[in-house]
Amino acid sequence: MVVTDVAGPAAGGELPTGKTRDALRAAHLYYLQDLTMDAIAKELHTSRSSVSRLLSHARATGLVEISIHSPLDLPSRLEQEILERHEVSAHVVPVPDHASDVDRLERVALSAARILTRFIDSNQTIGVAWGSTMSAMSRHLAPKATHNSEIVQLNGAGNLRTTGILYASELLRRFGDAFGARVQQFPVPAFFDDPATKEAFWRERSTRRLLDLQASMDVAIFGIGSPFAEVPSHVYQGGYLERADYQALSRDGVVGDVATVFYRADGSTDGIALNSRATGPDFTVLRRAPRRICVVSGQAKLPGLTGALEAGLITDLIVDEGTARRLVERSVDDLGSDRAD
Amino acid sequence: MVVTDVAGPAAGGELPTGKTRDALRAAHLYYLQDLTMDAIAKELHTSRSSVSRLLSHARATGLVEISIHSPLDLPSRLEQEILERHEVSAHVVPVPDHASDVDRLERVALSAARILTRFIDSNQTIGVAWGSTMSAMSRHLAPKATHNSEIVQLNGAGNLRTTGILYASELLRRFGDAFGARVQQFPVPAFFDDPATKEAFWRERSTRRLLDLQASMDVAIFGIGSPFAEVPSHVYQGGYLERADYQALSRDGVVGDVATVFYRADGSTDGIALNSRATGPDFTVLRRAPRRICVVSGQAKLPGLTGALEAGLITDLIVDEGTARRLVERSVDDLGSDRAD
DNA sequence: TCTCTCCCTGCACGTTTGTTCAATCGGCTT
DNA sequence: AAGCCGATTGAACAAACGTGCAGGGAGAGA
Repeated sequence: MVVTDVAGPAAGGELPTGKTRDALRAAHLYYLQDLTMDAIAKELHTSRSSVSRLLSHARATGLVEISIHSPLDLPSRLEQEILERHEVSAHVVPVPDHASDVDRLERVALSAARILTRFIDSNQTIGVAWGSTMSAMSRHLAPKATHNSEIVQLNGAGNLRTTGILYASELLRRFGDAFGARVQQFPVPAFFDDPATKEAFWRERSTRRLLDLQASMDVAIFGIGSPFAEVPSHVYQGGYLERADYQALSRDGVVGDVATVFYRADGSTDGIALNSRATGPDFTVLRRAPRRICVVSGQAKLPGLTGALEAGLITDLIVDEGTARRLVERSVDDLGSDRAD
Repeated sequence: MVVTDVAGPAAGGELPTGKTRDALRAAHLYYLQDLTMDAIAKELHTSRSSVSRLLSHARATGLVEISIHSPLDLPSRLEQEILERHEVSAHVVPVPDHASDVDRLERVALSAARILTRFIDSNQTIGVAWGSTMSAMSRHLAPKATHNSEIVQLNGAGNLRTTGILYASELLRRFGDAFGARVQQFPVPAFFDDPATKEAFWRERSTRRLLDLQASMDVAIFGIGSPFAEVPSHVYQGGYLERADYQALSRDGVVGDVATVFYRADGSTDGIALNSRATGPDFTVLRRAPRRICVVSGQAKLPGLTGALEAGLITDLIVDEGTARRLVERSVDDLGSDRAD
């Protein structure tokens, strides 16, 4: 790949004739002045096709940002109710009820990736978990230029079969690329075999450095793991957990996990043995991040989602319409017994 | 015109089936999920044409906002230089050099209207001048919902032939409509005949109320008047000034006006007689507004623009490319003698 | 109840836009 | 200097889109 942009062949040259410059100008003419691509082609002395490509480039690289604001007086009733009941700012993604789970995930991830843009800024530490939701999201991120931001892996991804590095690092790299941020990997297994090993490891200075970063996150982004759903999450298929682990989780009444840390329906984590071997951040650490974005798709994750809400892990929720609807209906049923169980 | 939206026929009904809701959903599916209009039509159980119209509606009413960010590392060199030389944040509007003045004005106004959106917010007092530039702009404003904002007319518009009310009020109304803001008119002539009348009027309580509003503006928006350009500004054609006035302006070395307050090339206003009869805000008042947006198109306004810059009237400049280029070239010539004259 | 009017709908057409393909350009190697 | 390779271009085609138009439905007024 040859550098043909940013400063052009000769930095400091007279005519900074970069592709990005043209794209910027085309975007201005197209989106701000409503010219047709044909007209723009003439102004730029090129063909209409090239203008079409320039505009694609402009959108793909985040030069153009398209955002949607619901008028403040009518946020979708679902979002309104979720806000009232859970004190969480919700973004409901419209998806037809009959969509397949795969479609649904894909579309929520696409929307989430676009929405995410507005939360990302310069000089931020951004914690990122992994899993099928995050992976889908990473493939659709709308780039946004930032300075001095940092992507931090929230939990290890190694398992019995692979180091998980390829998978997780690819995912993180996409986040890093999209926002021009440095990437801090966390090269540990998802679960240690022995809690003692984890503790030892946690005392290592290189590990501490990463944990410190996690503790000072500005934004955390994660999905919800649902170990007992009919379609188990990625984490539960890849050889991360053994049969005995499942039984233990079941006994403990676990309904889900965030970054491989497990919790019950009431949001509690105490006494869940597996957590002492998990590598994700303790919820007290996670909750330090002022913004905690959770992306959820599919009703199978509903129990996990409500648990995470109970645990106060979420400040911003991106969720598909069907699941949001169930969430609200369910909350209605619970009214009064809300804090009782 | 019948109200068919916002709350629907029966406020509090079960299915808030408003046009805006559909538009919002369509916009989400189109811009956030990249569905084709055809696909959206199916999801919404309507025809593709209707979706096209819904999306138009969404854009026209500001539900969808499209903005363009130049990557921070390469702002157009022009904008960069203007920032350095004048401490003004510039937005250069690309316009081909061979465009007619009418085209140029129209295109700058269109871009300016779109760019303006990001400066407007709730709970603001927004001062608006008038003139051909502002008028063109008013016809293209991208709506944005705000609460409790207020549009304040900066200067009177009456003249010897009309009260100017139709013209100016239409202009202000468009601003008010676009941002859902109250409109405060200023029903006085552009220039009083007698300074004493103005002073008397200025003591009226109803006038004071308006002047107080002006003094607490958050944003001011104005063009530049250029009395001696070959194509004089609106103000100078409509019977506002008499021959003797022109001669006086010429004698005083006036290069332009902002909201009918005149100034010289160095930005000074002292001793310009006409100002004592003018109804626009004194520059000391104007400069109190933290954001002062100036929209300029056409090189004829260059002297006026440099004067306004000298006077420190501008914090944000929206200007066509050709004029921006001249501005920078001119500043280069002046280097060293910058503060000397 | 009927009618008038206005707005909304879907169709059909013309325009605008995205994408494929072959040709060309420019840099780098041999 | 010739040749290779990947990136970029414009033409042609196909898909997606905007809009004028006629038909239909809901509400206001007679």
